[in-house]
Amino acid sequence: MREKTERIVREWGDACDAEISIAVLGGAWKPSILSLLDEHDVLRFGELSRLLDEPTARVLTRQLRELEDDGLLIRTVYRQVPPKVEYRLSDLGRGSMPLVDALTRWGADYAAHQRRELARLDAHAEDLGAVVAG
Amino acid sequence: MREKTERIVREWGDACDAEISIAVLGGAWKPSILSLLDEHDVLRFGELSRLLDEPTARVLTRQLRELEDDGLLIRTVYRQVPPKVEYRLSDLGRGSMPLVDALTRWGADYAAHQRRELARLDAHAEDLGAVVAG
DNA sequence: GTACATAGTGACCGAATGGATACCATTGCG
DNA sequence: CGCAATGGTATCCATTCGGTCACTATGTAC
Repeated sequence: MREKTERIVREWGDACDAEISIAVLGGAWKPSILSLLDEHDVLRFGELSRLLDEPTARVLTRQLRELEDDGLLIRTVYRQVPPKVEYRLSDLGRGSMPLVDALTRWGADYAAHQRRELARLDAHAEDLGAVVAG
Repeated sequence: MREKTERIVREWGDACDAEISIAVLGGAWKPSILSLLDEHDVLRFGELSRLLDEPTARVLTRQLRELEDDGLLIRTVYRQVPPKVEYRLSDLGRGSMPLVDALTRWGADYAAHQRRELARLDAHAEDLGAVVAG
């Protein structure tokens, strides 16, 4: 278990349960990684990297390690050359998918709502510009 | 709209919707603030501060401003002395409550699961200690 | 005139985080 | 021999974030 989560589990008795979820799921690429593994069952490091937008190996490695340390995915190393490493969801990881999907849906709805709002404000700004120009 | 969210809405066309949710809901105290406002309908700055674990005013102010800029809550200033400022959820904020509740439930389940796991490991470590001591 | 209550703001700090760049180990293949 | 393929690591950097401490504005009450 990575240090952060161990701290969470050992020290936070009760409060802020939502922030636990965010601490576990809230890293760069993490929701995408979980969704891809849910969809493809098992993926190698390079496959994951290509399916995401090619984050640097350093970053992808760190996210995968954290998800592994937090118990959401399982890493299998085949001792062969060239190396082969497979990633798949654990039960805990599969159990997080409804929440990941909920995050995705609300985020999409929120972005759509804000885009509409932004368009409205931009249109209004143009009106003002027209008035000023006229 | 605060800069971060404006960037999200203007630049991220499509990907990473889950990370949008996390960008909006993922600050310190934010889920708690939303839950409290959902429960109490309207709260003053000092009331919120006392219901939370008294974060410094600086921190609480920043979280509230971000939530306001992101459209989740409404801030009403009464021009009187001493000052009175009220916070309540917007429609967007109320719409986030199912997600906040889902985050809370999964986080609680996750923490419980990991606590059990930790206890199991600690017990095992004690067994090992006994063996070594014996 | 001075203390109090409320709702903040400004300057600053240390830790964590995403990311860029360079480098590495192994072994089969030509 | 030398190169490619895979799955990384080491080092460093800029930014962000939560948090601390000091400070403020102002009308009322004593």
